[in-house]
Amino acid sequence: MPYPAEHKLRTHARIVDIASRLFRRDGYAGTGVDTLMNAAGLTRGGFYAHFRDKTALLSEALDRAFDESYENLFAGKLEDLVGRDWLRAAGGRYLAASHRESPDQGCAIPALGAEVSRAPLRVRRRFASQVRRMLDGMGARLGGGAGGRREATALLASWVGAMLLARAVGDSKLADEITQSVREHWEKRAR
Amino acid sequence: MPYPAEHKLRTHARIVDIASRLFRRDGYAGTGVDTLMNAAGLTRGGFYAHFRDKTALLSEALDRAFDESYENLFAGKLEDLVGRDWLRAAGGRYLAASHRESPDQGCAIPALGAEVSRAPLRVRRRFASQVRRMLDGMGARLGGGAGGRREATALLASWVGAMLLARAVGDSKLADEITQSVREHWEKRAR
DNA sequence: TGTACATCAGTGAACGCGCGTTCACTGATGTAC
DNA sequence: TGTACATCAGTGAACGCGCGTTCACTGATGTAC
Repeated sequence: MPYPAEHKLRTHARIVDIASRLFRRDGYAGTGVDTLMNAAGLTRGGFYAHFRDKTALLSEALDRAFDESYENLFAGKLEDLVGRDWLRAAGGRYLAASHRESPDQGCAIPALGAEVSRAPLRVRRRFASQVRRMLDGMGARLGGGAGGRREATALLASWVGAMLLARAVGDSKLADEITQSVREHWEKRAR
Repeated sequence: MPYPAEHKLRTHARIVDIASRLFRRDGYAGTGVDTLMNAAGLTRGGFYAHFRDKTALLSEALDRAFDESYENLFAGKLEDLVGRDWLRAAGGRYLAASHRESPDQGCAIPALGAEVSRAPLRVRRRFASQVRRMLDGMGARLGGGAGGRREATALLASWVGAMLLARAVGDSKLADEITQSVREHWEKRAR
């Protein structure tokens, strides 16, 4: 057998990793297969040995981005926090100026949500299952049950909307006002 | 003078109107100048007698969409409502399934926010001033002052995020859960 | 240890197509006489 | 009322370019002997 099986897997993962970043930064439509493969140190033709088509890569790149978000909101220092403590810490990360300024390393939802809504059903379903996983995780930290889940949903929506707005306005003063208002809104909530 | 001045203005408005709908439905990158002009009953070449370039049309199409949103959230039956009454009525409209299913007639922020964040500064500035106008209007309905403004910002963020998520998941049950959770979240808030 | 070989990851030319933009022009219009 | 005219909104061919995808191929690899 030529090449260890691991070799192709590593190349595949490298393409997904690069795509995940470029899609978030420049949009799915804004990132060509050519650009993508060159950034991965390969040439355009090799793409189809790894993916059926460009939308298949979109699915994998989204998964990759959600894994990062999950890590960011639940792992490390946030591992053992719950309730208000977790909400404050996770919200601080999500609504940070650094997140606003680095969409390529950030949440896939504000960066790619609109393009996903216009993508094939297969992509949207996979996206939905990642959203469910995120809401499950957040709901558990917020006390679990229907109440926790509901609060998690409202929380995620306000984070996502704040980030989308903050990035679009292209005015860091207004952007700060937006993220700050959302932070304070949740800060005030009893729990 | 050939043609009354009004004639060109009407054509211009028709292009902006069509663009405003197609951009929201198919995305800015997903809508070609050719498609656009044909939809307006014209041919591609005429475009540049009306707009410097495609991004100039984006700015005007966004303005058009924001005018519709403004109308929808503040005029007609909502004209005289304030506080909780306005919040409930306006939220009901924004978070409606009909809004989710008709992005082409809906809010520009979830539909085009991510593309705006990658657009030239000129577009982002114009978008920002529309967001400010919207927040001013909402803040006034919510009691005015810094508190009203802050609440308006959190409210708009959660609406926008809910709509973005609901459209992207491609699963109407989950989409309903999302919009419903956000509605209930604000329903519970004292004011 | 050295050589012949089969595998297959990746190459790069080519495909048809649509993109945004330019420009010499056409032809419908209201006006002047 | 009828005709000649200037204006300019809109036409459509052409520009170079990048898109996603296909495919005959090349050449690096680990294996067999």
